[in-house]
Amino acid sequence: MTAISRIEQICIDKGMKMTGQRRVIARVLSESDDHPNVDEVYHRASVIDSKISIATVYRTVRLFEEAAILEKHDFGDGSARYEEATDDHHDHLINVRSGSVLEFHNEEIEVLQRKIAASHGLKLVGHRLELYGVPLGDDEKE
Amino acid sequence: MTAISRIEQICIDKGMKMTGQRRVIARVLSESDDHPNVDEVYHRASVIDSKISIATVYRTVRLFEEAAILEKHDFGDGSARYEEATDDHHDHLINVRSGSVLEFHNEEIEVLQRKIAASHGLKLVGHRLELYGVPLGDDEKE
DNA sequence: ATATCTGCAAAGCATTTGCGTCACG
DNA sequence: CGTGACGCAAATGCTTTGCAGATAT
Repeated sequence: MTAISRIEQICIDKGMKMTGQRRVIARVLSESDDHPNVDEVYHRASVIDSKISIATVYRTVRLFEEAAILEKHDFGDGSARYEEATDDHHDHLINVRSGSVLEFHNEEIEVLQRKIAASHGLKLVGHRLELYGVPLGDDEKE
Repeated sequence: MTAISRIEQICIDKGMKMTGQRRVIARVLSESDDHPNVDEVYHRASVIDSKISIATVYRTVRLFEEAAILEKHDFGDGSARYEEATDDHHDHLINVRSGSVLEFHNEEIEVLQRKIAASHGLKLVGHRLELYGVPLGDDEKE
């Protein structure tokens, strides 16, 4: 019997029914520090439980997202990507050469965003900020 | 024979083969000042040419996007939305109550974005910034 | 016990594509 | 005329769902 993963503990605290599959998916996501899509979560979970179904991964990931345990992102590659939700908000900087994703937080931008929304009579309830870049000096090599 | 639409003129200048369908789609998009998805473009085009196929709309919209005539956006509603590309860059502020889309430009944010990318050794080649808001004072009414 | 979850396969959606026909240049 | 565009319907890729059996509490 393995230790309880971070996400499994959150599920328990929320009183969710914990099946073997949910435990496996919770573990996989707790141990991921990238932004896997459902297929990647499915493959990582399959290593632990080879009989798990991708439909269950879809259902569980949606469940976790609705419970604010995961955040869902769309980086424009056709599939949704997930990461564990944390209290420290951040945005994403995507290296389009390598596909790697860096996280950053800039309070100045956050403030400006709220200001812009307010100037149009709106209260900001969410935002999406993604930066796409290439390694410096890499674009002239082509 | 109707006048040549703004987008049709661009197509002609670029030496693209202008079919009746492309002319219709160019006209529809030139006259739109919102952010229609393919289905909406298809319906608007059908009014002018009822025999047009949605496959042609998909192909044409992609063609225009690749020719930098259109910009493609994803506002998270499951379908791609399009608008005529202009030289003045702007981002979007979406009213989640009404679904209406406001455009804005903030140079301060643009500068900060380049700075952030640079601080991670990347040159900014693109970005996506969308703000989602509700009318001020509207959220406590619920 | 029993409401909920899982696996499977089928269905849904937005989008793309193969193919025979048609039309712009 | 010939290359490329069109319409149709089938195919695709991601995601959801109906159903019958399995499972957590």
